[in-house]
Amino acid sequence: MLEPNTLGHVLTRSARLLNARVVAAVHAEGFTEVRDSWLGMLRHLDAEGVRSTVLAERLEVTKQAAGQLVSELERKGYLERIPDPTDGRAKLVRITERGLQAWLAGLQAFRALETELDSVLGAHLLTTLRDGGGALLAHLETLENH
Amino acid sequence: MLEPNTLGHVLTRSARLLNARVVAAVHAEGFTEVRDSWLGMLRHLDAEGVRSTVLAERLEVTKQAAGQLVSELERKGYLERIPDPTDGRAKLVRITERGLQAWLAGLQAFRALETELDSVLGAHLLTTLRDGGGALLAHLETLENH
DNA sequence: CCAGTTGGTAAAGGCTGTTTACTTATCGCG
DNA sequence: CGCGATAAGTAAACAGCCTTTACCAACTGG
Repeated sequence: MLEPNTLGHVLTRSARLLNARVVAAVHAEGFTEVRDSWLGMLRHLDAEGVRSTVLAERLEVTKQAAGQLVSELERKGYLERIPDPTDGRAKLVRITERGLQAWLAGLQAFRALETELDSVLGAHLLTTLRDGGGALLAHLETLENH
Repeated sequence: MLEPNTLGHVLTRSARLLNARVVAAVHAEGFTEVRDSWLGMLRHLDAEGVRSTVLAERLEVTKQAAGQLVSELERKGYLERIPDPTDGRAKLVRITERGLQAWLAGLQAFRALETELDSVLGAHLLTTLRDGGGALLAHLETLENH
């Protein structure tokens, strides 16, 4: 009815398919437990380790939510928690070797998808979407902060 | 770490903010029960009524999920179910007057946001995003069907 | 030193969806 | 016509991911 919020729909749906495709590729590499939500988490890790509170901020969820996700990934062997030498309360979340392999598989799958899309849709389209989407996002975020 | 699937991130996040903004505006108009997920449902209604199975297909969820959402919207008075005269098993889902008002409020809010974004980011950007995203989506969907 | 802040965990529950398992009505066809 | 296959819908359980509320333990600044 009454042509609708198509922009939101298009964005939501293509993002979902994009992620689903990457995850499927990672599954095919043998990491069958990986789920969509992990991508968001792994994006924010680094080699030195990150506190889960920082992850929570970056993901914009509560620290409990971040902690739950980290615990699950830890159980599955993709992450590990080590004590933070500079603060007795804190722990640093680090990616394991297995986690790194899965991440690399996903990265590779994304690159491949990217090249394929570029060749089919034109090399400029993905760049345009990324940059345009970035600009849109930036403005929407300033709106959020009143 | 290792620059990541930023495209997926940008798309997901801007879509979320976009919808959140529309929903907030609808709340401000007095329809405080409206939630994000309703937008997806309302987009697929028409005046004659639609079967919930059809809604499920369009939303790409199970018929149970569609049925649950319809039931909730029915309880809140935004939708109604009437028997389908052409099939004794089926019911037609129709929007009520109240539902229509809420929808129009959302539509208006979206139009306003659109004009604002156009004036800030340039009139071409939203069009580019919608069209480019549409092209991307179309291709991703052909990939899904092997 | 101690009041306040910060890092983190625990438990319960909300929201949106899925899976599994039906019931009932319609349709195609021998 | 009758009957098996299919389609519309409901019901119940539970998964995934997040939140709120409530804590504890360690750090920090005055």
